[in-house]
Amino acid sequence: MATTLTQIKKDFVEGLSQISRFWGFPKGMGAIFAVLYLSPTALSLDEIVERTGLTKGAVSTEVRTLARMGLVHRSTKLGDRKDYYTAETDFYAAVRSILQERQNSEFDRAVRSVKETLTRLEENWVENDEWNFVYERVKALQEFFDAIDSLAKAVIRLESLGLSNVTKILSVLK
Amino acid sequence: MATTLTQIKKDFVEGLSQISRFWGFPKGMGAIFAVLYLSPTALSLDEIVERTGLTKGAVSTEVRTLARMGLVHRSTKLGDRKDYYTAETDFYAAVRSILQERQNSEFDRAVRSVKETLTRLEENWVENDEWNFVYERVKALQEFFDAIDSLAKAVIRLESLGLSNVTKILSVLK
DNA sequence: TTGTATGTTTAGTAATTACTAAACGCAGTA
DNA sequence: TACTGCGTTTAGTAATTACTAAACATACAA
Repeated sequence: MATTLTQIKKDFVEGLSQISRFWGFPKGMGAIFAVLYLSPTALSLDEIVERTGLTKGAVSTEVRTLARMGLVHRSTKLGDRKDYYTAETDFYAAVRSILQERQNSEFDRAVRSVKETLTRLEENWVENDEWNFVYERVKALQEFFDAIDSLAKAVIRLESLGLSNVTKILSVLK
Repeated sequence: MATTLTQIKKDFVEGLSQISRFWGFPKGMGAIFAVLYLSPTALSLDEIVERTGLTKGAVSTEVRTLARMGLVHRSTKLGDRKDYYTAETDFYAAVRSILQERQNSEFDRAVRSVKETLTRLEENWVENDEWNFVYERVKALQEFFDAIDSLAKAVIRLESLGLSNVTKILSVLK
């Protein structure tokens, strides 16, 4: 049996679902993105429902978080009450957008908690080996997070994290 | 009530548990790493059990995956049948190690699936707009993954992804 | 106003994942 | 040989997360 384009597309959607899960996102999200990514036209919520097999509720919420991450875009057509969605095709832009998203919310909060440990340590200073040890370790971790943070911020600032920039990085790392 | 060092340490463990979850790892893993990270001496499995409140089984398996990731190291003392664990303190080394870990297993498999879609498309070539469209899109995604892949590989190759390298990257991105 | 086409929220279920408790295996010791 | 001290595995449970089905809200149309 010849492999049809429809079949190939279905497998691709399946593949992206896996990748999605790997990055810690629900697999439905990957499926939604894949369906949009392979569609030459913008799709309505119900069309996404139809093509993914998910329910309207699920698609509604997940497409929203995809939009927040900058991986899909919502648009409307005049004289049509439906919302339409398209996939972002500039992945470098998407990466920046995701980093930005993470920058706020959870990640920052977590990183701040380390920084806070550090200041609490300073406020409760005692002259003994254990204190010194703990302090040095926490400080080292905090500095590491700071480095990550600067990197992320630098990437976010780039107008275009294109292939050229990636090659630049690669050459520097040689 | 004065904040005791013990309390601060406890909160730190809590914080790393959160961070662990954020990166998609079980929170117990973060706790185990944190406990080891704050200990000046290597800890036995039972000591970890005691300090994290997890059970032996959980610690046994999670400490193993931590070791596979290069975030902790297992050692033994002569004339002592226990295993002892210490935290890796060179986080850049740990990043490399984690990347390497991911390189194999899941991630690579997922990325390969995109590449496979591409070759299947080529094998089932048809001259029409839909085919062309799908092909271009899949190809673009595959190229993006390749870029990520080269980056990861470059990082892995570095003998030391120290602060100096991070600053180098930052300067290039300016 | 009521009806219809849309997206959202909610309450509950299914599936997955993290963890526990306890059995097990194995190496060394008596 | 049996016993002890350790790590591992396993079978089951708790907690979390992804998802469904259906009620709901809103805007527009008749």
